[in-house]
Amino acid sequence: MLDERKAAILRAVVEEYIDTALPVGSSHVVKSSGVHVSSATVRNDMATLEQEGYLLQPHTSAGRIPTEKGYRFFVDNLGQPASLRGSEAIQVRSFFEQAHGELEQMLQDTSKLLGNLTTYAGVVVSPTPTEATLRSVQVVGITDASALVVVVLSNGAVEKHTIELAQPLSAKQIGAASVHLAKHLTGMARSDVRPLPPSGDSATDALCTQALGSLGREGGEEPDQVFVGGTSQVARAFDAIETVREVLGILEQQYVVVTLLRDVLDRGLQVAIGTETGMAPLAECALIVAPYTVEGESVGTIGVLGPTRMDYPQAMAAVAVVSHRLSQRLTEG
Amino acid sequence: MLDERKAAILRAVVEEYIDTALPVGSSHVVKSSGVHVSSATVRNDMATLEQEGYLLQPHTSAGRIPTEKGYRFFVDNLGQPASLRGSEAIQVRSFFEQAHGELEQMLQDTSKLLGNLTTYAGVVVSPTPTEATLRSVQVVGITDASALVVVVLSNGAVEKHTIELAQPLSAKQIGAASVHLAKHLTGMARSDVRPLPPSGDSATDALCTQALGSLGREGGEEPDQVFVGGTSQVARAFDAIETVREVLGILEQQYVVVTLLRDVLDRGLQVAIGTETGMAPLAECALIVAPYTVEGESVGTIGVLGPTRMDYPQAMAAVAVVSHRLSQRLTEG
DNA sequence: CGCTGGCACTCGGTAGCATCGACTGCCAGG
DNA sequence: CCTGGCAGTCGATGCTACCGAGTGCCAGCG
Repeated sequence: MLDERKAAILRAVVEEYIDTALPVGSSHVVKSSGVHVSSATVRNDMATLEQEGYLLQPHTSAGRIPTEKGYRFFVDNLGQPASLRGSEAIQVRSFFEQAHGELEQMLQDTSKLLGNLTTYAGVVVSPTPTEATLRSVQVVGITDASALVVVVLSNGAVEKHTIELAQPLSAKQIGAASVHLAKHLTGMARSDVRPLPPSGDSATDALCTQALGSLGREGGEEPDQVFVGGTSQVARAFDAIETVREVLGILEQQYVVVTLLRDVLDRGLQVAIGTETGMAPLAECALIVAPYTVEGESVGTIGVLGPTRMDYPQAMAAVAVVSHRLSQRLTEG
Repeated sequence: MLDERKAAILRAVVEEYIDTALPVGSSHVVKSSGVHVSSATVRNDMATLEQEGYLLQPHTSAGRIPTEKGYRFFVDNLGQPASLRGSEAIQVRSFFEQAHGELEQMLQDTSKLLGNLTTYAGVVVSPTPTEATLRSVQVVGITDASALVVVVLSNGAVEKHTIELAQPLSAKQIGAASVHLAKHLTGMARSDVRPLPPSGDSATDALCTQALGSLGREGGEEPDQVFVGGTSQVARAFDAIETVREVLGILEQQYVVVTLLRDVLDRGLQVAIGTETGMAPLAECALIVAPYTVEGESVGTIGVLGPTRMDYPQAMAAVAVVSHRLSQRLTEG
């Protein structure tokens, strides 16, 4: 553990480095840290901090910059929780007041909101389909060879699944299947869905089986959607263009992003710094995550991806507020 | 108009510059253009080409680079239509063979495909709701205070609209409205929708009116969705980080992108180069667009956004092929 | 008349070099 | 244990000289 003065020095270095992206020298620390000792003393402490792995020198005769361990200590012990600046709080409030319509559109916009609030990239992973009950099941013929199974869930989500018809069916036959399905499925949870009792008509039964199949299959396998907002911020946050490319490359891979966020959350982290993300190309990035909930149950994740020298307190505040508001919004419908 | 040799020189400059991003000198042209004259002659011609606005010199004693006008001439008169490289053709084919499921997911993936094929950013604007007829209309209660109008169109699209209920309604009442709506609307085009004849029950009628309202309103006002793929390519394509930021910033604004593509297409252009895009921040970009169709009718747009020094023939081929395949895929369902 | 070889000239980019200054580490003394 | 002082390091900055790719122009040739 660090004694008080070293902690104060570390904090000063981290804060100043976050601010300026320039290595921080002992004299700057004296000016800004509130520790009233000479720069020589600070130098000694900084040397110790370096030995212990909290700081490093890009080269002799330069100031110090924080290491991952340094950021980690800062986040865990030194970052005084920030709250949003007024204008940002307003931005959040008005966003959720006028948020409307399609869930997906809203999540997309939420990712942009996160991007705007933090000047880093905002990420939103769509809710995993909750164990909602089926409110309505319907089959609608589209062409001779295809039909659509439309399912409405109690949480307001609408699913559609295309199924191929082996042979053309009359409107009446499709209607019969639709009714049959609705009768037996309405009100059930998806996981409780069982094969239907025979209806007496073989074409109807075949169609019902197909519909059930699509329901069970897609419900499980459908990948979570990911929305990324503020990609241009990434270009702003890093100045090495190579890094920008890599980070953007990662953000394009939906599956990777989902895994990443989930993984971090599963490890019980709120913040993953550099290699803690588990992804080599993100060595210079930090990730802040938070789950959001519907009726108290965690259903999805939001996050912010920025440089390791991101403004942690501010970004953490933004993520916390947005996840909270989003949960509220989704819960109350 | 340019005489044959000047055209050949211009082509050589454009092609080489696209390849290397370096100003092209007269001796390079001699080596690569196939015109068998001395470099001095080429120099004279290049001076002329510069006077006429096809080329420019970044500074005295440097080679020439194409101007917008130069690119334009190249695209209109010199670019021999390319076809995709074998591996790319395969990529496209296998993509559309295994394309499945949700329209939106597919369009998203299509934008990525375009990005991969061209190494620039791929853009897809979702189909404007075609004048499909209504296949099914259904009202499903979600909570006491809200219900969902689910509409299936003949093209397989599913729309949902949330409506707020003034007061709780029984399942029976909602069912009645649902049936009433279905009876009168099924088979109609959206634009033909008229107020319904009274059903005899005032609650039912109120609900129907609301449902109709949501249908008409959202159908018109819903903004087109935009999918952008390959943003990391943007970071690859430009080396000025400032440009990267600007371009990414533009690509984030869905509305701007839709307008941009539509605008270019409306002007009858296939390619918009630099200021032809009409957007100042895209001065260093070129945009290739193509509509895609469903049953012969143009319903949406795809495009590729890259640097002005993009490989036009190749990118145009990619856009053409993808738009063609996409149209096919959407038409056959 | 158009093309060419030759030539003087331009100017961005690179390498070498001295300087500057922001740092550090260390030490001797309070 | 802290501090002022001091020598030393090393990137950044600015200067100069030089190189070379590339130009424009011109006189001469077919």
